[in-house]
Amino acid sequence: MPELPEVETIARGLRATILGKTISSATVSLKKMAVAPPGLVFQEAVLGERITAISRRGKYAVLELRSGRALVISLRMTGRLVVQQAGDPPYPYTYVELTMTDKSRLAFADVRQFGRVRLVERGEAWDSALGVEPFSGAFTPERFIAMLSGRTTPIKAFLLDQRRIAGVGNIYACEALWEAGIRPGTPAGRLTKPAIRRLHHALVNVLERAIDMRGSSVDDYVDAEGLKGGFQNVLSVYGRAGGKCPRCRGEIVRTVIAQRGTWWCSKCQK
DNA sequence: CTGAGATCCTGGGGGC
DNA sequence: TGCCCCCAGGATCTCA
Repeated sequence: MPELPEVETIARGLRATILGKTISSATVSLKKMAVAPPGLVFQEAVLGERITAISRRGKYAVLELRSGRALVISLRMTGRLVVQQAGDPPYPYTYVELTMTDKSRLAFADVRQFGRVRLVERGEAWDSALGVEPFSGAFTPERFIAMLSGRTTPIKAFLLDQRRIAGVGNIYACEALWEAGIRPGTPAGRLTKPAIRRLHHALVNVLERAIDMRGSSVDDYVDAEGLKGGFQNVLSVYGRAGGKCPRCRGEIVRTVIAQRGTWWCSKCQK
């Protein structure tokens, strides 16, 4: 599932390929996947728009448009954003496609149809419910300590809550907790300050390393060129139930927290 | 405000 | 081998 490192990799890829291009036509073959402001038809509203900037916020890719509007794209679990050149065959499961004036195409594909591309108005506070960016100066160890204070929810569930920290999903929550040596079910407010500092460091560190390796292709993820990432090859615990912990050789177990599969070392994560 | 549960989908894995 | 069943999972919404 695309999380922060995967979406960051996609955004960088899109920047290299479609930044500055102009949309000459748009096709929507599954209506619910393309959302426009009231009174606007998505396919019509984006015509003639130039893509002036490309960024990422949490797990969302953001294409800023000349008019001040923006396309905000959520890939959910199986969504893909792939750039194709003139003559390339249709990308499988493409439900929204933007063709540029140079005939290159941005395909938004999603087998499970959970992804969304949303056209938002200039200045619209579309991300007001999203929490702090892990790489921003606002995400300090002290801030993290304050955020966790008094919380009864399992630390794993807290990390997945996009209203608190934006961009962390199941893979990197599991990996960061392993790196910090913390049991995923621990109530957030019970963590010691040293443990929170370790987790803060582990989170930023694992996200950075994953970006360096162009993300994890555990399930369906591919980047803007349709290529897989490399971080799935160096995961310590995620998806490795029954395997041995790379740090202590303890057994890696799978439990369910907040309705999600959770992998951790039963020996060295306290 | 917080947390829990339902919902949306379909490919593919498991069971027989 | 082939067929059927059922589940994973992020964000959003509802409800307590």
